[in-house]
Amino acid sequence: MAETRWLDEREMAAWHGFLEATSRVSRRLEQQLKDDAGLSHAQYEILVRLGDAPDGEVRMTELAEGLFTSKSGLTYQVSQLEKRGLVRRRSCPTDVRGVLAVLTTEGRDTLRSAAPGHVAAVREALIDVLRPDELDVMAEALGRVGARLRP
Amino acid sequence: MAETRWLDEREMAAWHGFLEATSRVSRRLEQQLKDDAGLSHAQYEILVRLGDAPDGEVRMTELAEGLFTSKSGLTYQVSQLEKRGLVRRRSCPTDVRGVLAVLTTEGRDTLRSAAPGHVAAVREALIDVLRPDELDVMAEALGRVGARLRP
DNA sequence: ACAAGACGGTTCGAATTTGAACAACCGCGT
DNA sequence: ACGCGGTTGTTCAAATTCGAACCGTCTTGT
Repeated sequence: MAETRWLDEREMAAWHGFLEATSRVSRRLEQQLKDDAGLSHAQYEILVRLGDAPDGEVRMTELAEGLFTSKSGLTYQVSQLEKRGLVRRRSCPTDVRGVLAVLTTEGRDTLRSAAPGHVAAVREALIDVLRPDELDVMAEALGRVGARLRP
Repeated sequence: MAETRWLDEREMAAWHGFLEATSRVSRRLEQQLKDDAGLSHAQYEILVRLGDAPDGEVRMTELAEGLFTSKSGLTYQVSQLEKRGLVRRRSCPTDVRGVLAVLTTEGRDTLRSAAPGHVAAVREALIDVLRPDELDVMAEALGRVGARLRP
């Protein structure tokens, strides 16, 4: 096996920066959403996807893919949201196996009221910290990184 | 309250890229370490910190800070590592309350054998996917992001 | 039409994470 | 010397996460 190519100083800085940034940003947003809207980030993202979809309904599997979470994790979170009345389950008309998660009126209201605070937090933690040129590099480069690891 | 400044397309791309990249990279490395070395990423990072420290020992609190994890989370992971004999606990000489986590010989061996594979995975998932100029931007920008959220 | 395999979603158990509560201890200021 | 706020690390319960196993259903090849 080939000699290990260790990380040089710049690479190490990027890697460590990535680790710290992801950890802190994630924790920060998690907390903001929990405090302001009583939602986990995962739950908020589910609501967003449903809110963007026609009729506010999306297949479970499709949701799981977009959310970078496991199927069972999604089942759990949707159940939580269902308990709170923010989401409803409906069986899929074209596939008996399928299940559609549907945004309820209350869910849409919750989303609407949570969104501004969340966007503000995202800006404060990440977006507004970056210069425009950095923003572009980030979108390009991280987009590539994520895409390469897609299943 | 001011009008919400929503994210424009570029900002959204950066934010989404960030979310997907962090999620996929994290999952990928978690899996690689678990498969190849039987360690979680958190555990691996603990070993690394201890390996870099003089005498291979570090105070619990200091470890927790560097690891972006909660105190209780660290207690748990160190206990796990202790069960496997990779780490030992030693009470701090200068502070009765304090506890030092100490890397055992076996821990050091495990770290040594896990490191090459992990570095390779980090390269494959992130570092080698970035051009040199992107790498620099990433280090700079994400470093700033992380630092701003430091307690 | 039919068998084989892929798919969709849930359930289960195990592992992990978090914050709050706790008990013991440090050290500064008086 | 003393008291009091701040630290240190652990424990606890609750929430979350994951993967593997599972069952019913779709779909593809023949």
